[in-house]
Amino acid sequence: MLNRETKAEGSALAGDETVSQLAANIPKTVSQRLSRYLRVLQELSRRGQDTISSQALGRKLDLSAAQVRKDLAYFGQFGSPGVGYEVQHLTAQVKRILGTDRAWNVALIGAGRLGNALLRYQGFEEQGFRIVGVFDRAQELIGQEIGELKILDLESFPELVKEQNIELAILAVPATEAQAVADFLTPHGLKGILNFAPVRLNLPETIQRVEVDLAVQLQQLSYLVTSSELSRRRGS
Amino acid sequence: MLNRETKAEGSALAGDETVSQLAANIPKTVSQRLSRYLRVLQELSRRGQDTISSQALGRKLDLSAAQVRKDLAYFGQFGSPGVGYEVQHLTAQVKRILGTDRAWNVALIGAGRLGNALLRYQGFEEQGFRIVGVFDRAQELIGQEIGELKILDLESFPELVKEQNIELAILAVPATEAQAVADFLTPHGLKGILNFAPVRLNLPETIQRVEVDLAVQLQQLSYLVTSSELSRRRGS
DNA sequence: TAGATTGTTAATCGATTAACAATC
DNA sequence: TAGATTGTTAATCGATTAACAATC
Repeated sequence: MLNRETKAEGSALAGDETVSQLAANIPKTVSQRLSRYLRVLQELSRRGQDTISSQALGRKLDLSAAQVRKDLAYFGQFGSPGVGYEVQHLTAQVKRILGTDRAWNVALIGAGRLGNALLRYQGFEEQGFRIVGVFDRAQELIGQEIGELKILDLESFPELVKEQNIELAILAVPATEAQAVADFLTPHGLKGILNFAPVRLNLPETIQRVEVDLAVQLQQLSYLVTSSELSRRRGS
Repeated sequence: MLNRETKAEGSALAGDETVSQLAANIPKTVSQRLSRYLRVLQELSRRGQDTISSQALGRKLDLSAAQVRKDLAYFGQFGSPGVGYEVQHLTAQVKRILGTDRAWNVALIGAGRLGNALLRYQGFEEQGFRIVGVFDRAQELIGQEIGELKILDLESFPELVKEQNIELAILAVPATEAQAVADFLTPHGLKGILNFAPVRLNLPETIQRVEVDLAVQLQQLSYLVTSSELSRRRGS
C-alpha cells in the first residue's frame, strides 16, 4: 500500500463515510458482482470460516485475485496484508454497500401465476425483502388470500405505500399493462421497481429500475448452445 | 463501406455460413443485447413497420446508432445504406443467431412453487421453448397434473430425454439439491441448464449454463436506490 | 441527383490483469 | 523474522463512440 495516508486525506474518507463517499463512481460491472460476493461470503460465514484471501474468494467466483481486490477496494480497505479478509466484517460491509443491512418493504403488483410464485419464494425474505402487500386490478382476485396476505385493489396502493412504508415494488403484470401500472405507482413515493414484464418501462429519473425477462434467459441459453455447437463443429 | 469485397473474401463468408462463421468471437455483451433487439423487432413487426434505421432502433433500446450498427455487423450485412434494416429480414436473422428459429424441447426440473409458475408462464412458448416434461423427486408430487403435464419421477428423466428429444432443462429446485440434481441430469445428452437455484453449478464444459438468482435482482435494485440516494444527497 | 444511412476504421473510453511496495 | 497477501499503479485488453467513404 503505497500511500494510505495521502489517499485517506485526499478524498476525505473517514469511518462510516467510506462507502457513501465512493458509491457514486463505481463501475456498473462491479456493483453487479457484489451480490455474488455476498452469496459466497454468507456461505463461508455459515460454515464458520474466519478469513478468506482474494485468491480463494476469486476461485469461488471465477474471478482473478486481482479483480477481487480491485472490486473491494472501490469501497474501502477491508483486508489485511498477509491475512486476507475477515469474513464477518466483509459480509457486513458488502451488505451495507448493497443497502441490505436493513429491511425493505416491498409491494407485489400482480397476483397471477408469476406473482404467486414470487410471493412464496423464500429467498427474498432471507435477504431482507419483506413483501407487505399484494395488489391486483382483477376484481375476482381482490380479497383472496395468498400466503399470509390478502390481495388488495390496486386502487388502494397510494394509501398503503405510506402506511406500510413501501419503497420497492415487484411488477408481475402482463406486458400490455406494465407501463400503465407503472405510471400509476410512480407518483406515490416509490423508489424502485423490479420489472418482470417484457417491456422497457419509461420511468421518472428518480425511480430505479431492474428488469428481468425470463424468456430472454432461455434465449441466452439457446444462443450459448447453438454457438458452442457451431464452434465445436468447426474446431474439430 | 470501404471494402466489402475484400472482407467477404478474406474471411470466406458466403450465404448461410455468414452467421456460423462469425458466431465464435462475438463479445459476450453483444450477444446479451441480441435478445433485446429481438423483442423490439418483434414489436415493430407486429405493428407492420417495414424498415428501421440504426438510430431509431437505438433510441428504443437506449443504445447509440453506432453501437447498433456495430453489433449487427458482427453477424453479417443486414442493412441498406439510405434505407435502414428490413424488419422482417432482421428479425429472422436475429432469431437464427440466437438459435430460436426452431423449437426447443425443455424439461422443467422441480415442480414446487417456482416450477409451477415457470410452467404456466406464457412467454417461453411464444419464443419457441416447449416444456415437454416436468420432473420432481418428491413422491407426493409425482403423478399430479399441472397444466397439461403429469409430474414425473426424476428417475425417469434419462429415458425421457431421448424419447422427447429434450435439449434444455430449467432447474427450479432448492439450492441444497441443485448440484446433486444437475449431476444426475448431465450425463444424458442435455445441452444447457437454466438454473434458478442460488448456487454456482459445477458442470461439464460441454453443457451451457445461464443462472438467474431472483434475490440478486432485488439486491441490485436496493443498491441502485441506496447509492442514488447518497449521490443525490451529496449533489444538493 | 441529393439526402439518408449503412458498414468499417481509428480514436476514445473503461475494465481487467500484472506487478510490486507496504504491511501483517 | 520470513511468507503471505493486501491496495495501488501502470500496462494491457476489450468495448464504445465518432467520423466518413460507400451506397441506396
